[in-house]
Amino acid sequence: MAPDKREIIIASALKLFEELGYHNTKISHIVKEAGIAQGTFYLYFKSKEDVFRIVIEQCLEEILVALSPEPLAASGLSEREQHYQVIRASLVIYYHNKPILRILKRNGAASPEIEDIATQFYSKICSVLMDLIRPFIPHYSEEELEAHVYATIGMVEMAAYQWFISKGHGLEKLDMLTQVLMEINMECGGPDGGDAP
Amino acid sequence: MAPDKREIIIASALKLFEELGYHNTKISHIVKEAGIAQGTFYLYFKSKEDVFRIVIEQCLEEILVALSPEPLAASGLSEREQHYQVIRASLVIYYHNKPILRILKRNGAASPEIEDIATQFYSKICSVLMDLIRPFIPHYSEEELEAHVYATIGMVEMAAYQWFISKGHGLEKLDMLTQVLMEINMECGGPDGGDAP
Amino acid sequence: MAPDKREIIIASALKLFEELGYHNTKISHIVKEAGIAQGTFYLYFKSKEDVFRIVIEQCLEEILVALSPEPLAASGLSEREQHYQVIRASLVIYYHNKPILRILKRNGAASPEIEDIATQFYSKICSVLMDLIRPFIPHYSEEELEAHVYATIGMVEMAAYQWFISKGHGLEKLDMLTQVLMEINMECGGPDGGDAP
Amino acid sequence: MAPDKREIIIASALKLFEELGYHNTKISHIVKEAGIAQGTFYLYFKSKEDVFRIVIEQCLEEILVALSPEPLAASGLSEREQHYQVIRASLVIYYHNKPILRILKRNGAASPEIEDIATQFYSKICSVLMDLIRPFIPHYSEEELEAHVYATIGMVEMAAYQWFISKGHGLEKLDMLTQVLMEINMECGGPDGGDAP
DNA sequence: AATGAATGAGCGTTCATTCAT
DNA sequence: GATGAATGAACGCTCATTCAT
Repeated sequence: MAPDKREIIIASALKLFEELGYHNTKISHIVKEAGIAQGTFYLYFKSKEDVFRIVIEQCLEEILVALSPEPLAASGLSEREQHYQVIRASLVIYYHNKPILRILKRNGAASPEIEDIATQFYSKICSVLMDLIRPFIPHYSEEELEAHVYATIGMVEMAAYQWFISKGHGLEKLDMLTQVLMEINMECGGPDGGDAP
Repeated sequence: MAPDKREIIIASALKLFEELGYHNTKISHIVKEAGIAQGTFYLYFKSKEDVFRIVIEQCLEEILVALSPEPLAASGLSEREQHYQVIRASLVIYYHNKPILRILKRNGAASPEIEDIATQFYSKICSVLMDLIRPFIPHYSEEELEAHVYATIGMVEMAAYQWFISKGHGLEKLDMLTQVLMEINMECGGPDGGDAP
Repeated sequence: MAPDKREIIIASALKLFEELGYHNTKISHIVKEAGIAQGTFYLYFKSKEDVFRIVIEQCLEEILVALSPEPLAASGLSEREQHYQVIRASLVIYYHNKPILRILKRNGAASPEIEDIATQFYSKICSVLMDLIRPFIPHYSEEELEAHVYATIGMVEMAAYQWFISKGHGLEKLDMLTQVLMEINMECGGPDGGDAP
Repeated sequence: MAPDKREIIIASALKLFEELGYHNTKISHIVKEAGIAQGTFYLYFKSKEDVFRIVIEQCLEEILVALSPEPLAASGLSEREQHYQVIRASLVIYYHNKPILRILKRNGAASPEIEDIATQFYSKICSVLMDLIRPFIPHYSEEELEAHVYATIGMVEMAAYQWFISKGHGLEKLDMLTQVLMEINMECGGPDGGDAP
């Protein structure tokens, strides 16, 4: 069964936004890639920004779905093992959603509306992760917890970008990469509650 | 001595790229901000992309300069304290270079050339940090070390963006933030060599 | 019997042309108003201009019909009373054909073809009125008579537009309005054959 | 001395709006007529509607200026002679502003903004004429006076359009035409206060 | 060096019209 | 007859870049 035109356009747009960025992707490129006429695009989307928003939202939704129902807390694993699983799973998610990684890099905030979408996405993902992690570090204030989560997201995101995209690796050494991320900051002596000097 | 016109243009462009992003910043905005005529711009830069590249390079250079001569390795501090200092210093650097943080977020890769610059920048900064960190984790392969460093950069960058820009904080709680970053992954038991399950 | 589709389209088009003008009325509006599919329109009309022409012609035809069989000449009324009746009847006709007034105002000459239709209409209406009025002013040349008639049409049309459309009045003060139109130029001394100075 | 570019554009636009109407006049026509590049147009005008508004306003202003300082009331002429002069002068004004007559016919209300301009124009011109005519017919209510004035405007406008544009006449028979307009309604017996039957 | 008016290629978008079903 | 998805030419407008002064 042929995918419907709307899906074809979304796929074409995704590919081009990823490859060229929002501003360098012209409607003429998208319709050529999709094999349709210029006007046909506007039967399915209000504007260029409209497809972009929809493409982004769809990608982010996939990430949220992949991340959300993580039944780790009830899995009987040790805290450390749970943490390991969260990071590993996140890397796999980014691997399977490489386009969104590229798009986030290529289009920081192509337009104010787009910036809102990204902000909301991070906000949601942060909230999910805060709930997941809170039990592990009950002594953190909400503010500290949020900072912690954002920093973790940044860590995983950058590592995934570097590993899967810049270096072009696959999932072969996934456990090694996860292990490295687990050991961030740990090489220097472990949780001795080291105070700021 | 009055700053010469070239510097004025760079400053104007930096301000506007930060505020509006590359594609929303028009030459007409830059020259108005700089108080010069439209044509004058082209006496100093060969194109819009040219000035963007130069602005980016200048910002990244400042970060490299601020980061490079960190004589931490020879400071007699404990490993942990050195690590703390590196992270803290990096946060301060980002605080003082908020524009570059914003620009990196707003203009992922405005054009292929720009993407190269960012790649090269991360490459350099990574190399500097690898040298700094290598002694602490001599058992890491170069590949692992590189992944480690990129992940750390991602962590600090995201934390800085969230803290200084999204939340608009200043340096008041810098030590708290540094402490949070230090404890990433540590809350769950420390370096017990935990293998992947 | 339900009106056939052609009539429905004409009615929809009339309504929209009146409301929005020719250029702001899109085929998509007309078919939505008519409750038919886009393609169906072209089974009944060969183009947008075609339907406009037909709408206009139909309106003008109604006016001609309403005006033509005015059996005033044979009614035994005084000349003055006949004149009064002609003007009054014309105002009533315009009142009942407000759409055409609006369309004439909104679409002076949407296209060259349309302009011809309007010209022909005025030509016909002029000819009808010339026959009606000629007996009253037998000393007029044909050229003078034509000028007289056109001027009268302009007078009635503008008064009707102003009164019924801009001001939104109904027929309540119809006699007052007719009276005012009757007295145009009369306030200053009547038919003394006043020569040009 | 060459007229400046803005004036050239206005002249070109006036000519084309008159000839083709607002919607059929494309920016590409205007710039070709003016002998400038497409982009140059936008140095002088914000948009197509902007030039149209300015062209219209300029024409209407000329008419108002020509009409306003009519020092008839103080001229020592008889009422009838004054009336004659007002009509004659109006015809001459329309003769010298034929373009506006054509544009008014061709672009009833090309857009809502344009409609406002026309409405305001008629409102102003009406007000000027009401002041001029009020002394002649002191027994009229303001409402009657306004209707009277609008009807007169319609009469003169239509006559001018027919005579100068459709028929292409010049001013040769101006006095004859004025005379005809003066006698509208008069042929039938004069101001005998004839009531509606 | 400095200007700023002028350029024109190229964009996103619209919409009257067509045609396979 | 009826449909409505598809078309693509054409539009108004933008803006990086040029060049005569």
